[in-house]
Amino acid sequence: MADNCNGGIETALDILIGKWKPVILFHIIENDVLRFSELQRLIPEITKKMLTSQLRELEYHDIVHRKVYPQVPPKVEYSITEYGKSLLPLLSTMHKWGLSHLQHLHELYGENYQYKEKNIRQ
Amino acid sequence: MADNCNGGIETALDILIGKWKPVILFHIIENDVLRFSELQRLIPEITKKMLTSQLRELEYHDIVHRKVYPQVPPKVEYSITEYGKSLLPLLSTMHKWGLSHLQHLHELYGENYQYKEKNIRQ
DNA sequence: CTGGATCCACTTTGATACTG
DNA sequence: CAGTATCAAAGTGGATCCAG
Repeated sequence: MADNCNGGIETALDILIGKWKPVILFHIIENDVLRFSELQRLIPEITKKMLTSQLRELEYHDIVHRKVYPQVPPKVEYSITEYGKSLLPLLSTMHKWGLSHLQHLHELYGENYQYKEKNIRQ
Repeated sequence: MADNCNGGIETALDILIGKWKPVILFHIIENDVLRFSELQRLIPEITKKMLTSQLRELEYHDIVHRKVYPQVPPKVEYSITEYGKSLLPLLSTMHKWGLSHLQHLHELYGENYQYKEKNIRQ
């Protein structure tokens, strides 16, 4: 019972973890539907490999829909599934909390807080 | 502007990412205050190293408070900070969504969905 | 155009032993 | 008791090339 309590959180994390998932989701949400190449253009730093794998995971979780047009050259469109929209409030909550937390970190540490510092000495 | 939109989510993720952070938080929340050794007992699989580093990160983000009793043998107590409590609604939302998502995955894939499978073939 | 496959660098986690 | 230090293993992301 106590253990299950975490399962929930980790399941949710699972979907957002991965260097590019939030960014990808953000763009798809913004544009309703995007082609593979359009996502590449919007996120220039991402490699095809990562874009593919992250999209596959989102698709597996039924968050993103992948529509393939059987034509040459290939055309594939990605969009948020109906079910995937149930994730939006959570994303929004995380987004708001995250931004206010950035503010909090700024108040605590000033300009030079270690955004990604793992080895913190006291 | 569009980029900032992600900053928020990634900041929030940052705090929960790490193999043990959700479990640790869960136990501290449940018990109000826990000693280092008590956390070890509650999460037997975790190593001291990981427990230490994850607690340090949570402390750096002002989510967890570390109270040291200057005595021998040492005694250290961990608890959620006042500010850290602002994270609880988010945790709760994630927890609920995550559990219902597990249900959804079960409906989609039956007993044998690949909880952590990264390489999905269609 | 939309990927898949391979190889490599970097990061995160784990095992174990030691310390104030 | 509450950690550190060190080394090894595993996981993750990136570069590059290939394919239908």
